[in-house]
Formats: sequence, C-alpha cells, structure tokens
Amino acid sequence: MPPQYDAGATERALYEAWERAGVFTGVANRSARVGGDREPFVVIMPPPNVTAVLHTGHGLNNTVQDVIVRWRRMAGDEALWLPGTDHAGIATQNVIEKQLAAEGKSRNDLGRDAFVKRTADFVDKTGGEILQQLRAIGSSADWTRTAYTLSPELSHAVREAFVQLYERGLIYRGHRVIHWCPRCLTSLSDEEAQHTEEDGRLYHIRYDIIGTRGKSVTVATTRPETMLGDVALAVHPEDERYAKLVGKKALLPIANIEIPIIADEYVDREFGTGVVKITPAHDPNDFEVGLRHKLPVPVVMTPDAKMDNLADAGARVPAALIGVDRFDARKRIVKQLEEGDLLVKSENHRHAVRHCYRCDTVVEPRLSDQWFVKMKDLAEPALAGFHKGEVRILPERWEAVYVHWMENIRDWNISRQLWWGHRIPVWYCDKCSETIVSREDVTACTRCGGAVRQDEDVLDTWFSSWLFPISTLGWPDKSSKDLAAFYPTDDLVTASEILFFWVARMIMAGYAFMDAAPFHTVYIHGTVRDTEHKKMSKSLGNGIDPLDVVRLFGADALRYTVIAGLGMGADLVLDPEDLERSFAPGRNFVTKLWNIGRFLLGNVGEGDVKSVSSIPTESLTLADRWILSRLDAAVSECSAALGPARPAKGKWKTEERQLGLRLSEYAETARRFVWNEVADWYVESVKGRLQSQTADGEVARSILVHVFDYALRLLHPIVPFITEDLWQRLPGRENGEFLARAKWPAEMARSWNAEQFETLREAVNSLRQLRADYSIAPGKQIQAVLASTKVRELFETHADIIGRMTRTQLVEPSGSEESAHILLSDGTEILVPLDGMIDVAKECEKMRTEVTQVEAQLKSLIGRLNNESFTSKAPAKVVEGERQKQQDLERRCEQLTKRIGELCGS
RNA sequence: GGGCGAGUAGCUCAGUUGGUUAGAGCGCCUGCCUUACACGCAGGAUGUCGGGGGUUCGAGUCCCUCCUCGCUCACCA
Repeated sequence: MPPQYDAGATERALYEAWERAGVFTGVANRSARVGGDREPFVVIMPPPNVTAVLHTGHGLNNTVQDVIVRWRRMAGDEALWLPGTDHAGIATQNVIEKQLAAEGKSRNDLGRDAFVKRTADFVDKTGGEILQQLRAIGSSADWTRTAYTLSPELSHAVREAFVQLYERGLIYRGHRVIHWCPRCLTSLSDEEAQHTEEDGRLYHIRYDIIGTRGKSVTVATTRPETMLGDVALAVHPEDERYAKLVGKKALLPIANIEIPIIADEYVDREFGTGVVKITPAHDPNDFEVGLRHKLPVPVVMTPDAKMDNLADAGARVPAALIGVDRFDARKRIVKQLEEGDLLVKSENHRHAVRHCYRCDTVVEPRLSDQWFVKMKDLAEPALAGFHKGEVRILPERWEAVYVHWMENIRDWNISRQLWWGHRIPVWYCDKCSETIVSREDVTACTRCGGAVRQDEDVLDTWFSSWLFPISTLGWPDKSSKDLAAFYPTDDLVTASEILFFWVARMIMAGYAFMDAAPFHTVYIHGTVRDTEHKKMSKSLGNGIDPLDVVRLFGADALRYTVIAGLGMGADLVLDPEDLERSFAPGRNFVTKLWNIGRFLLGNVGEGDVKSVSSIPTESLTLADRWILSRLDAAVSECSAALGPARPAKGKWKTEERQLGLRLSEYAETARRFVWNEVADWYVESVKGRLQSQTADGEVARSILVHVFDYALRLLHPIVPFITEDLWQRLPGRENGEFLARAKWPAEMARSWNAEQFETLREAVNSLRQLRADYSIAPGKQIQAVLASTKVRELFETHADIIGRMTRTQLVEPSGSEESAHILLSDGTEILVPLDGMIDVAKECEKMRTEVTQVEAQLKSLIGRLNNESFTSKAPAKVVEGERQKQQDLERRCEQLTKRIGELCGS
C-alpha cells in the first residue's frame, strides 16, 4: 500500500465504479409502497440554476443530502436522491441578453422565437455543468432521473397545475400595483422584492391650497419624483388639523394641476405631517385609496423607470424631465422645488427599500395586469398538516417563521415579463374578448372561433420548482410507478433563504395536488461564511471553490470538514485565505484513516479472518471485549444522532420532533471511535498479539478487521471514497461488493464485561503523566511496583500493553525508599521507584496539594449531604451518587495521607 | 416597528428533561522522526458560561431585565 493516499485517482475510479454498478439508482419496484421489500427513502435535490457553477453553499447543501442518503441506503432503504436543475428565467435570460448586448443587439432584434432558441441552445451546450461538478464531491444522486424544469415532462406538469388551479378558482388575473424591476423589466413576487434598510431622505413639500390666500399644506415623501403622478392629497378623516381642508383642492407643484384633498383612514396622523400624497399608479396603498375614491391613475414612468407621460398622464411630466431616470429626476425635482421655495425641509430618514433579489436594483411599484395565485386556500392544508405533525422543520426555530408566513400569506404574482420560461397557458380572443385557459395549445376562440393570441408572459420559475417533488416523479400521470413508489418523499435539505420561495410552496403544492405533504422533514442548514462572518460570494471575492478543495485535499476532506463543523442550524466559518487550515480537520482525519488502514492491512495478511460471532467470549481478551463494547456504543450513538429516519405512522410525535440529523455529533462520535479508541488504544494493545501465529493472534486479527470494517461503515456516509477504498482491501471481500451498499451496523447487544480495561487505561495515562512530570526521557525504561494485590492479575496479564504504551516494567517491591506514587480511582496504588530522580519535597508538595483539594471537595460534599433539604428533595439516585463520591474521596484522602506519612515523615 | 434566535477556552461550536471538578476540533506551550501516521504521538495551559437580579437544597441550563450581534416579517408615505 502506498504511504500516501491518492485522493484524486481513487475518487475518480470509485465514483465511476459506483455509477456503473447502479449503486445510486432507485428502483421503484423495490419500494414497499408498490409491493417491494424496502422502505423508500427519497430526497429531492434543490435544483440549482441550469447555468450555475458549484460554490461552497452547493457543496455544503449537497454533502448534507449525500450523507443522509448514503446512510439510509446502507440502512436498507430503497434510497433515491433525485437531482435536477431549474431554468432560472430571469438569470438565464440575463446571461443571453448580456451576450447579445456585447454583439450590439437586443432580444427584440432577434425576436421571441429566435431568442428562446438561442437560449435553449446555450443551455444545451453549457448548462448543467454543476451536475457534473456535484459528482466530484461524491454525490450519490440518481442521475438516470435527472430533471429539468423546462423538459417536456415537467412543462406538462406546470401547465396542468396552472389549469387545475384556474379551474378551482385559485388563479386569477389582477390589475394592480406590483413590484417591478426596471432592469430585468419584469414583475416580481413579494418574496423576490426584498427589503433592505437604507438611509434616505424625507422631503417636506408645500402644496398651495386653491382658493385661499397663501394657505398651504406640507406633505412628506421619500420619493418626490412620483409626485408627478399625484391625483390627490389625503388626510385622516378624524384629523382636526386638516378637517377644513377636505373637499378643497391643492396645486400640485411642477405639474401645475389641481388635485382634490380627500379623507381616508389609511392615513397615519402621526407620521410626517399627517398629509399624504396619493399616487395610485406608483404605490400599492395609494392604488387602493384611488380605487376607494374613484381617482384617475396616471402613469408617469416608463418600464425602465424613466419619467414620461404614459397612460392617463396628460402632460404632467414637463418636457425637461421626459426620459430622465427616476433618481436623476428626484434630484432635479428637489432642486426645482427649492428654487420655487416649495421645499419646506428635508431630513435624514432610514427606511426599508425593496430591491430585486436577482440584480439588486431598487424595485419600482408599477401598475399592471398580472396572473396571481390565490394563496389562502392553499395555505390552509399546509398549515393544518404542519400542526398535525406531518411536517417538521429543523432547527425548530424556523417553524415559527414558517407558521407566521403561512398565516399572513399574500397572493402570489406568477407572471413574468420574460421570454425564457413556461409561457402562460392563456389565450385571449380579440373578437369576443374571451379568455381561454387550456391544457392544449389553442388556435381559435372556443366561443366564437375568432383569432386568439397567447398571453405574452411566462410563469415565475418557482411556479415550476414548487412542483418538483411531484413533477419529477411523474405527476400529473397518477399511474406513474415512481409517484406511487416514492411520493411522499422524506427529507428536504436547504438553506433558509428559500424557505418561502420554495419549501413552503412545495408543501402547499403537495397538499393541493397529491393531498399529502411532499416530505416530513425540512432540514435547514447554515450559511458558509468567511472569517469576518461575511457570506461567501463571487462578487465579494471571498468564496472558496469546492473543486479547488477537492483538487488539494480530496472530496472526503471537504466533506468531513463541512459535516464535522456543522452544528444544527449553525453557520460554517471557513477562511478563503487559508484552505490548508480551514480543511485541516478533514485532511488530517483522512490521512489518519489511511494510516490506520495501512498498518492494519500490513499486519492481518490476506487470508480470511473469523467472524466475531464465531469466536466464543472466552477466547476474547479484555482489550477485545473493550473495543467491541466501544463499537457497540459508537454504533448506538451514531444511529441515535442520525435517526429516526421517518416518523412512525406518518406523523411526528412531539417528543421526537427534534430528534436526529445531528450530523456533527454523528461525525464526532465516529471519529472518536476510530481515532481515539481503535487507533490510540486497541491497535496499540494488539500489536504484540499480531506477531504471533497462535489462535490468540488469529482472534486479534479477526477483531481488528471487524472493528475497522464497522468503523468504515459508520464513516462511509461522510467520507465515502477513502472508506470504500480501504474496505475493498479488507480480507474476505468479494468482487463487486461495495461498502456503499453494505449494511449499516447494528449493536451486537452482547454483554462484554470489559470495565476492567478502564483501570488499565487509567494506569497507562497516569504513568505517562508521571513520566512527563519528571521529564523522563521518552526512551528510558522505568519500573513500577504494584502496591495493591487485588488488580495484580489484571496488570500482570497486560504487562505487555503497559510496557509498550509507557515503557514501564512491572517489578516486585525492592525496598526502594524514593518512589513516585500513583493512586487510581479504584484505590489501586502504584509506586514508581525513581532513585536519584525523585524530588521528595516536590512529590510531597504535590500530594499535599491534592489532599487539600480533596478535602475541600469533601467539605462541600458533606455539607450537601448533611443538608436535610438536599437529601429530602433531590432524587435518590443523585443523593446515592454523592454518597458514593464521598466514600471514594475519603479513601483517596486516607491513602494520600498515609503515603505522605511514609515519604515525607509527617 | 413586530416576531424569533444567539452571546460558553484565542477561533468555530457541543452541552439532551436544572444535579454540583463545563467538553470537542482548530490554534497555543513542552517533549518526542517510539518500524501505520510529524496531516503524527505523548503531556500541558486557557473559561467570573454577555452584565445584573430572581426562583431553587442546587442554575451554563428556568424566570425577569439590560447590553451586543444575527435572522425574519412589515403598506407609516
């Protein structure tokens, strides 16, 4: 075996072998739901953009999913991890438009069909690269089922969903003010228009009152440019300050037109001056006010947010401002107001401004016609199902966020003014104005036979991805085998950013179209950040390319580091400037595993070893029994950290709602077992026996192979490559056998009776500590005298272990006066003769210090035990434990005092 | 502004229903190339568990309050 592990070559070869053997492929017929003999376990991969490239966030997200899926695959489930991409309407269209711009062209120059074709070609050629990259980090996804939102199958599902919801009265066309991105030139949903706190200014503007002499009101606004679209001023109906003004008219500055002063409850008397300008076409609330008061709706901005006189605007926008960008116009209008002495004052004002989540442009509220999904009816079952325990979210605190969103849900704008996406399946008849919503393309009006034209818009990308758990399994074909075998799925793993965009909507879609939640567990992991806790991003240049990490240290090192560092819901901090240090945990661990394997394989030989069950307990040494008991503990702790995999009877009980998926705990337990127990203790203890050709040597080989085999199984989901490589090399492996589908360990549930090994460990630790205390050269042999008789046999039997690990020889008492003293917790005393080396005064000082400490502890212990309220109120178990502790400490105190008497003469 | 969460070793985080000497990894210090491993081995140091108050026999853990960060929602222009 080479002294260095070659991650690159090994990983490539193993991944290919797994894929070739179909290890990752989910087989519907094996699912118990369609008569098979395995529980299905399904994870739907959050589809990355088809144009995306892998970043650390993807690396983390997919590693988590892979760990879970590999675990369940080994545990005997029919595991299916279903991958895919989405077409990312806005993002992908942006990419192509940028290309066109570089060629001096616009999408309109190409025309819709040519543009869509060009985009599709681009996606065909370069898209899905990320799926290739996911393989490099070991993702065991079922690539035979790779899905794409714009594929014919998923497009079919999208259209079916739209039509069904329309037929159920849950989709409608609305005329209202929506969020508009002037850069992407499309409307956005509420979720896509995200609030950011910004320092703005609040401008107080004077509007003269018509028909009075010099009377005026002051209006406060943050967006003076919209005043050109004002149609009224509003005050609160009960605001006495302005009661007399209601019904009068004010002069709108700059536009120089008269607008009414109205009363409406919407106005907040406390804010600003208590007078609000009403701009129905450029503010959603003003639009509502406008409807109530039957006001006109002048539009004064173009789609790309330049001032202009559009619908109903007359000549409100003066010639000088036409074509001027909104922010530029703001400055100019403020200046003009100042010059006209109409700006009373302006003050700093911190407020939340919505930005486009794709390009960060300030969103412009804009009046338009859009298709909406009525969400309340969809949210109800999603909320009810959650409360019944059909869905849980980890970590728990996100559950409140989910509930709050569901309870305050608002209708979902699903139209996008783009060309790249699923075209809305609605046709309008020009002749009779009929609106036709159809599963099939429509060529003539179904009512009058007239010519029809399809709605120009496409659907929000999320309108296709919210169907992912059902559409990827074959919906709406209810006879689909995959749907029957694999729906509902199990875990959904994601970051919190898309809880509403995607997760909540998938749950609604699951209930709406399948009458069941799409998954029972939502696992929300943290964000990858740099050392300054900034989120890693391409634009900040603080990202880490996971493929760089794979090249440098291997995929396993990446995976281990990520999983070991991932507390429930906690962020992962990595230093992009120091990959060596950031990934040290994984790299060190992988190397350690390799070296354990190297030692083991070099010492156990090629021949088969006996199975543990075939070895009678009498043939096992104490060390054997100890490591087997530790294995049992590791198995049970790992399984407990990971599971339960699914709720019993489909509903989470309160007490199990928060159990499982504690990945870092699982990783730490497995690491501790193989490193601190197998390598540090068992391997050391077994070295002597491995040399011998006896039956006991055979037993040692068997146990060593067994515990390493099982350690590799426990670790495989986290570090699949190196564990598979080592496992393949173990004696007795057959061709075509894969650790990736080996059985997940179960406890042996035998009584190992190995507690005495702890005494040996304590003795070894104490001797090592003593050597360090006395600065005894590492190579120097020392001697130890056993002062107690009750453990004599134990120590004599294990003299080789003690000798190897501490360079100490057990000897008979020689009458040496000057000895260092070791006192084990069970009362065993060991003397280490150190003639000439021992510093009696120092030794005495050490023991006296300990006596003082023990006495202090005893004092508080006794105080507690004499406290009637403690003994009567504390649980009997606790009190008993304290009594035991008191006895132990008293004995220790006695022994130390006696020893002090012998050595120190007082 | 509403809601939620976090503040534990230099750093990143564990700490299960309150049980009394608070843990891990990385980093740090000392000594070791001990024939699997220096990406290692052995030993070691480091915490008024954010501040204050309270409940309790007992508080990192429960309650109140303050401070500091973070997340999330939101139509006060």
